[in-house]
Amino acid sequence: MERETRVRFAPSPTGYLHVGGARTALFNYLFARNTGGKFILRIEDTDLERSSEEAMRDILQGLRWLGLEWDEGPQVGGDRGPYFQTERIDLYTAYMNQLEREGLAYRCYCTTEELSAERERAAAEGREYKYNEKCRRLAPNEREQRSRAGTPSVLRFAMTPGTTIVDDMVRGRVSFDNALLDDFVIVKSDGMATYNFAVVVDDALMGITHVIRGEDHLSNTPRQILLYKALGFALPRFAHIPLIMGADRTRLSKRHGATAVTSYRDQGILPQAMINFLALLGWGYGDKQLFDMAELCELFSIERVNKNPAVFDTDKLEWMNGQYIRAMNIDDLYQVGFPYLLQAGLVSEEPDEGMIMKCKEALRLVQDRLRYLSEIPDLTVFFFERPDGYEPEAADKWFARSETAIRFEKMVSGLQSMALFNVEAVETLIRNSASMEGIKAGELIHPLRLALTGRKASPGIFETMELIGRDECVIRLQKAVEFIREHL
RNA sequence: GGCGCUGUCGUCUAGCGGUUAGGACAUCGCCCUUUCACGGCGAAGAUCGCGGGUUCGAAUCCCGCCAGCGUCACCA
Repeated sequence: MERETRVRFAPSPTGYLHVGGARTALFNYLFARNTGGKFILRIEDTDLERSSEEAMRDILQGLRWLGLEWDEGPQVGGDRGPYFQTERIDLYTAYMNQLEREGLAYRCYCTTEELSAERERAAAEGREYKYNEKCRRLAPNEREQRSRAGTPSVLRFAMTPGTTIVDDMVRGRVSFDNALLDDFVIVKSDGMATYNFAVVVDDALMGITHVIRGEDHLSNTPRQILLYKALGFALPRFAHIPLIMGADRTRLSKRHGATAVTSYRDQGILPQAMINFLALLGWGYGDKQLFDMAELCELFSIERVNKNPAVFDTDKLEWMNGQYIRAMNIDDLYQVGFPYLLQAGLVSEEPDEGMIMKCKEALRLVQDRLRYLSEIPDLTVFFFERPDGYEPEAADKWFARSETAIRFEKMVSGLQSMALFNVEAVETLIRNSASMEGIKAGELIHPLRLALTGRKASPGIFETMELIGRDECVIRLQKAVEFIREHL
């Protein structure tokens, strides 16, 4: 029996959850579910300067919204914690002492000023900068003296010659010459472990079997492998997934538009659409495009992850979101759509039964037209409010003749004398009046739509009229008559 | 610049020595239709980054080049 797979998503809470991070989290999650393993969330909050509580909340919320529930981590616990790096300092200390004791790492007393001066010199001479290993060659008594004097220091890893191979699940075997890696810092002068050191200790202690992360970490991997070996830890498998880029093929950033998961949520992207879209950025399964979470969990595999970076193109996301919106039943659509109606002030916080029915009916009528939930208010206002004007180009076209006003007046009396006011009856009335006038139905319908909705486009006019209601239709027609006469 | 990764329609991709290089989004056209959408049908769009090989045959294998990206911190 194979050991249970354990993967992790390890964000640093220095900003909101962005789509790239969400995609990394998703791949980890899918791998865990596919292999019956565990998905762990660990917070890399060692950068006290930039970490914030707010960013943490955004990340956790974002993951939850996407349905990427973690098995171990903040808020859920687990027996391989703590899950915040700032609470794991004692662990790092123990291992850094071990490395120093074994001579695999050494204290370096060089100051930041010395180092940056050295760096500048290297740059000026067009030379490759690499730490000069000055402190590695410190005489024992000198070392002893500085240590006793309490001179500030960092701990550096003592690089050994050779070649380090990263056997990557998506990229294959990638080799690095250790000579190009220098004696990197593993403990900062404030005693905190650096990223490369902390990540190794944490992944090893948490029993992480597969490290699935962005390709930007590939060049860090040889250092980490060397650390695993120095610490006597078993190596996990690595899988470096391609980066997500903007339309200009540079790494996706804010200037490419929205990158925050929450901003897509707020625009009314459904989490299942976001998941589906993200999954297809770097992974695919034949010609199939639409996958729900259960299918993704079942079908996902690292072998099908491709190597080339993908451009984040929201056209497909929008289409997908439309697909998911159309697949919803009305009650669910109401659940997710209500907040948008509320925010637009079209409904009150606690609508009565009748209003709920009206909302649902309105949603039913616009369901096929939606790509974002945030489009709901604009597409449905006129069901809730009398239009406060008419689209000018449409008005020029349909409200330019006096016959229209006369026809509207006839329509008003027609509506008032109807026994039953419903879709069928309204349609019959309108088609009959059109043929009695000797015009095509469309010639009546277009002005009618404009009068009732203020728009040149709307859901089917008969359904629209039924939902607006007879009395309100009459009022709006009368208003239109006034408008036409005033503007002739 | 060093090191590393990547390179098939505008975009996401299928392809793993023999295909008219397939699909999806987007685009365009037609149909449906009272409008806008949805839906259906169809079109256009890739000399597979470029150049050499290997082979009867290469997008697929090999080499070189070019381009893009990533990374080179006491940041993660």
